[in-house]
Amino acid sequence: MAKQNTVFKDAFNRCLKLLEQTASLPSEPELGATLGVSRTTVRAILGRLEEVGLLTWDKRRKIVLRKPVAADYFPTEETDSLSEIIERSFMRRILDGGAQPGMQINELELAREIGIGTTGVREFLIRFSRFGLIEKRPNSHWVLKGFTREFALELTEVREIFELRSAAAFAHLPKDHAAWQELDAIEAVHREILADIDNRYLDFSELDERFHLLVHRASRNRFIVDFYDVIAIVFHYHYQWNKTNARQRNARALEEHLAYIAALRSRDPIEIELACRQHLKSARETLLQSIN
Amino acid sequence: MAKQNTVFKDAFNRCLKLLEQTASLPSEPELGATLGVSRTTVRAILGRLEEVGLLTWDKRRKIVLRKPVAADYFPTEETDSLSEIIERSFMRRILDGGAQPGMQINELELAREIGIGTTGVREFLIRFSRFGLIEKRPNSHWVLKGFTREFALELTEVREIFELRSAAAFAHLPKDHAAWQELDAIEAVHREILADIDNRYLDFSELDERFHLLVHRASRNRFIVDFYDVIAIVFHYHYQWNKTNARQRNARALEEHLAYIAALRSRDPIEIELACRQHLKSARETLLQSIN
DNA sequence: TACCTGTCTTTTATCGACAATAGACAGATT
DNA sequence: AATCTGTCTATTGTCGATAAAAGACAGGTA
Repeated sequence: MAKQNTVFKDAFNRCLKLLEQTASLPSEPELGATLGVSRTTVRAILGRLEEVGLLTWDKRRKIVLRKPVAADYFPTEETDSLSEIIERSFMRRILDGGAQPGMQINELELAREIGIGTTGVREFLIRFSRFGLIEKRPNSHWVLKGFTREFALELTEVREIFELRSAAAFAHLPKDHAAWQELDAIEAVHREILADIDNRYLDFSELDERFHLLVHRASRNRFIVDFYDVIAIVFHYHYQWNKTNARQRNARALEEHLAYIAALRSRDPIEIELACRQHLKSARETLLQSIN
Repeated sequence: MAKQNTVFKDAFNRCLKLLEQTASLPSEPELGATLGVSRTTVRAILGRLEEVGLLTWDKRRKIVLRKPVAADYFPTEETDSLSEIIERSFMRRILDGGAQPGMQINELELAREIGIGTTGVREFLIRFSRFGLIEKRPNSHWVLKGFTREFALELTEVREIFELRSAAAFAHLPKDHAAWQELDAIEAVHREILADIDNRYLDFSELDERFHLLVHRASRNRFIVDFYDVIAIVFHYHYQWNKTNARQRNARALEEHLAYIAALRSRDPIEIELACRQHLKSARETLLQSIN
C-alpha cells in the first residue's frame, strides 16, 4: 500500500467544485496550477472524470457532460493526508485528558490505533517534538510532558516577547506593503463576524490565526514566524476543545483585535504596545482557564 | 542490517577505558548505570570481553585477565550513531560552501553518499528543519535556504532577546541553586584555559556552549532553552570551520565571559545587561565576519 | 532482606521495496 | 512562436520486516 493517493482525491474533489461553477476546463498545466498539483495528477483527475461520465476528453478537447453530484465526490475521510490524521488523533488524546503527564508513548501502539505504519508515527513525533509537549529518551520511548500550566506559561511568555516586537515592527512597514491590504481584509471579516456573532462566533479561530500570523510576519524573522506554529496549534485545538463561553470570549477577542488593528494603523508605538498587551493578557487568561 | 550496534560498541569502548584504571568490574546493573546502557547491552559487553580474552566471567565472578590494548577497541567510526554521522556530513556540505542557497536536496542521493537508508535521511531532515536552514516543499523536495547573512542576523536577533532575559533571570536564582556552583566551575576552567591560551584556545568552543546553556537555563522556559540548540549547532560548526584568528578571538571571548560571570555574581541588573550586551555584540560580529 | 543473574518479552532504529506524485523533454497543435 | 500533450524518469511517502536495545519478572545468592 505504499502511498495513499490523497493528493489525487483531494484535488479531484476541488476540481468537482470548480465544475459546479464553470462548464469548461482549461489546459492541463493551467489546471495543475489552479489546483496546486502536478500534471501527472491532473491527468489522473481527467481520466477519472471521464470514467465516471462527467467528461469526454480527447487531447485539448474537454467537454463537460453534466454537473457533478454529491456521489461523485470522494469521502472527506479519504482526502486527509497522513500527517493531518495523525496530528488530530494525537492532539485529541493529549487534550481530552486521557493522557497524563509523564506517560510513555508507544510508537507501535499509536500506529495500530490510528491505523498507519510506524514510520508515519515516528516522523510525526519528531516533527511534533518542537512543540515542547513531548520529549525523547534516546534508544527508548517518548515521554508526554503534557499540556500543563507550566507549558502554557512558558508558551505565552515567549509569545508575548515575540508579538510585542512584531507589532512594533509592523508600524515600520512601508505604506505600499501588502500587509496593510491584508490588514484591511482581516478587519472587514472581523466586522462581518461581529455583525452576526450569534451564528458565526466559531469562525473566530481561523481568523485569529490569520491575524496574528500577519503580525508575526512583520518581524521578518524566520524563528519568530516559525514559533507562531506552536501558538497556532495550541490555540487551534484549544478552541475546538473548550467551547464554554466561546461566544462571549470570541466576541471580546474580536473587539480587542479591532482596537489592536486601529493601533497598528496609527503607527504610534505606545498605542500599539497598549493594545497588544491588552489582547495578549486576555488571550493568556483564556488559555490558563482551560487548564485548571 | 536492521539496527547498527553502535550503542554496544561505544559502551564497550568506554568499558575498556574503565578497565585501564581499575582491575575489577561491578555488578551488571551497576555497570549499566555507569555506562548508561541497559543490562542487555552490559551482558553483550561482558560476553565480548570474555571472547577476546580480557575476562573470565561466571555469574558474579568476574576476573580481569589483562589490561586492554589499542587493538581491543572498536574503531571510532563504528561507534557514532547514525544521527551523528549524518549531521556532521550534512553540516560540512552546507558550511564548506559546496551548497548554494536555493539548491534542492535529494533524499536518495544524500542517503547513498552517506551510506545509509532513506528513512534515516528523512528523519534527520525533519529534525534538522527546526534550525531554519532548510525548508520542505510538500510532496516534493527540500530546499536549502543556506547559511546566509539573513540567517545569521535572524538567529542573533532572537538569541539576544533570549539571552538578555535569561541573564536577568539568573540574578534571581536562590543562593543555594546548583547553577552558582556550576558557574564557579565554569569560571575556573576559563582561567585554566587563559593561563595556557596558546595550547588550549581550541577548548573554548565546548566551554562556550556549556556557559551559555547554563545562562539560558535560568529562564526556566523550555522554548528558550530549546532554542539554544540552534545557536549551539551553528557556533559549534562555525568554530570547526573558521579557524582564522581563532586564538585571538577566543582569548577575547574568554575575557568577556569573565566579565559577564562577574556581573552575574554581582546580581546587579545594569551590570549584567552591559556585560551581556558587550559579549553578544562581539559574538555576532564574529559570526557575521565568517559569512562574507 | 536486598541485590544479583537468567530468561523472556517489548519496543525502537534501520532497511529495502513499491505506489503515488512530481517533473523533464520532445514532438504536436494552434 | 508559444503553449500544449504524450511519454518517460526521478523522487517522495508509506509500508512491513528484522536486529539491537530496553526492560520486566522470577528465582538464586550473599
